[in-house]
Amino acid sequence: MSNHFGNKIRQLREANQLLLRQVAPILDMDTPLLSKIERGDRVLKKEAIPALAKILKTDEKELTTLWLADQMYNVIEGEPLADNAIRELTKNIKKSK
Amino acid sequence: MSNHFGNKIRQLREANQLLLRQVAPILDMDTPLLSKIERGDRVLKKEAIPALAKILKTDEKELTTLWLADQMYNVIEGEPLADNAIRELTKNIKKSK
DNA sequence: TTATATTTGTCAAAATTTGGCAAGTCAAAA
DNA sequence: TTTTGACTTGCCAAATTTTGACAAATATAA
Repeated sequence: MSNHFGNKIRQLREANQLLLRQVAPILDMDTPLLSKIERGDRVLKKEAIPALAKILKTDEKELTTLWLADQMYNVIEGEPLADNAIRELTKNIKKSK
Repeated sequence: MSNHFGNKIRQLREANQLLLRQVAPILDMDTPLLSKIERGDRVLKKEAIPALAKILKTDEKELTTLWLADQMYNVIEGEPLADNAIRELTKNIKKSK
């Protein structure tokens, strides 16, 4: 599991001196769930990113980027052809623009 | 929707002069399902790729690469931050090696 | 110990995915 | 114009996965 997103939001939460129990309710969830999200065994609902960015006083775009990268990583995790797949994806993305 | 995988296998199937109804049973599915897979509204089970590559006389690795790229594409489809996410992913992948 | 913070296990409910069937379209042959 | 064959679409129920909560466990510090 990758979890750059979870690591980042934990780091930010601590930097802001916030407790799980303070942040969780704002995201409409209980403390254990947020803990799992930070540790990477649950996925934060994408729609919750803006609210989270605000609480953590950070850039929503950065969090979204990390979130997306983690989701893509889940697809290729452990795949010998991961690199090829990323190259292929890059190729396709460029074409679609 | 991306569907490079589906396009590819359709192209290969036609090049091999095979009908949906000939290929589907080998993959243990019915004709409509394979049709949907080729058109990209269903996902082929990853485990079926080797058998499919064999039928279509093509490289399993290439099909797998396309399949993975499509799955990643699903994650970032329509995302303004798609490019950033890919860069982030690339960065992370490199680190993990 | 007690108190507070975080983590883990487990479960049921919700949501998504899956696969098949029946019926539909379409084009070419009869 | 009917029939045939290939493919497609819509829809459903079953299977699988994801989700969120709660209770209990662990950890850390006072």
